[in-house]
Amino acid sequence: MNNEEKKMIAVVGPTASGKTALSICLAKHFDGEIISADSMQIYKGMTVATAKPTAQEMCGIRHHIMDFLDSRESFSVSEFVDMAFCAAEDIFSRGKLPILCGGTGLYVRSFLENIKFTNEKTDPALREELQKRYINEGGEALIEELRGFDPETADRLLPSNSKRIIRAIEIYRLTGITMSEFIKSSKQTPFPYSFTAIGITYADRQKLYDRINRRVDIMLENGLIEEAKEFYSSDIGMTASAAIGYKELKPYLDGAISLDEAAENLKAATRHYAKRQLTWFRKDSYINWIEADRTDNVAEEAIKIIDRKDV
RNA sequence: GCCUUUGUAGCUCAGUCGGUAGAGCAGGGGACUGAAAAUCCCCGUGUCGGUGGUUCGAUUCCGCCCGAAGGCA
Repeated sequence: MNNEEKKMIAVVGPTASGKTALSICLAKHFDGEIISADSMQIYKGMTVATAKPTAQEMCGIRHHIMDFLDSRESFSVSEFVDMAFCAAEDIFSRGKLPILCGGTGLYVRSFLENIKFTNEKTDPALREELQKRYINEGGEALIEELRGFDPETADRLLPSNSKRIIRAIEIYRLTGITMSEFIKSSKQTPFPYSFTAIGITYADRQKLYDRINRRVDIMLENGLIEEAKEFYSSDIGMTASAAIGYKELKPYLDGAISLDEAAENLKAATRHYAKRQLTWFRKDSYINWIEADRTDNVAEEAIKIIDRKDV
């Protein structure tokens, strides 16, 4: 089978939009397997908070890049892209259809646009040093330093955005090439397979927010608090520490706020996240959007779109 | 029934010694190339409870009415 003949599906959208259910439906219908594109579902133990599907919900469909990493380990896009290609090839080799499903925009786009990352990894010590300098000297100073070798990136970054400034300096120190050069060289080869992307959205944003609010309540009923206690009882890695669900519950666990307040904060954080995801995916012109609140059967609609593209 | 406090943005509240008002939260838009569920940027007109009066001019002062909270009976 040539690469051009290799076809796959992508399911994207904001949190709580119904991606998981749709991807499992599609996997059943097209004899597929799922490649999760979710920066938090990769972790073992983080089950309720990340709304991982249960074994029953998976209906025997194989899920890749999910539930495999210890929460002490950090993870990054570049590892994700490598793993996603491995998983896709593995699925093709068994004659099945890969279905990419997830809400981590950076992961989805980096994979579907076949972004090539350099071999050099990150340098935690260097980041820490730059982080200290950011605090002591301020963003302006670091941007001026960046301007010395990469004026293009320096121009587009704001002093307040410490993460981006630090990474832009780090990549140059580590590889000798600048961020802007790196971005140009990362897009040399097109994505090797053909794909159809389905995006789930809601014509009425409030409908999505209602689903989010309800889901948080359900998570709380399903043991999110116990999971959070467990989470904080051991060391936490950098990536996992950013998960929505635990950090909002932390003040409650510490006795600083009531459970109601913590639940409200958690709902708000999730809503904000969903909004950012929508901003991210709206930009990707290849997505075929389905408005879940205006569609009787989302899966049927998705299958129609996929069949049409296949002809 | 009387007294006191109070009524300003979806919510919590500032404020205007009289020249039609602004914060936080919520909400909206955007950026994004190795921590991305992260990080960062932009967006505030609302009969200032209603109605009369004083005034060149009232959300601001005064009267009355309505609502809320507390107190006294």
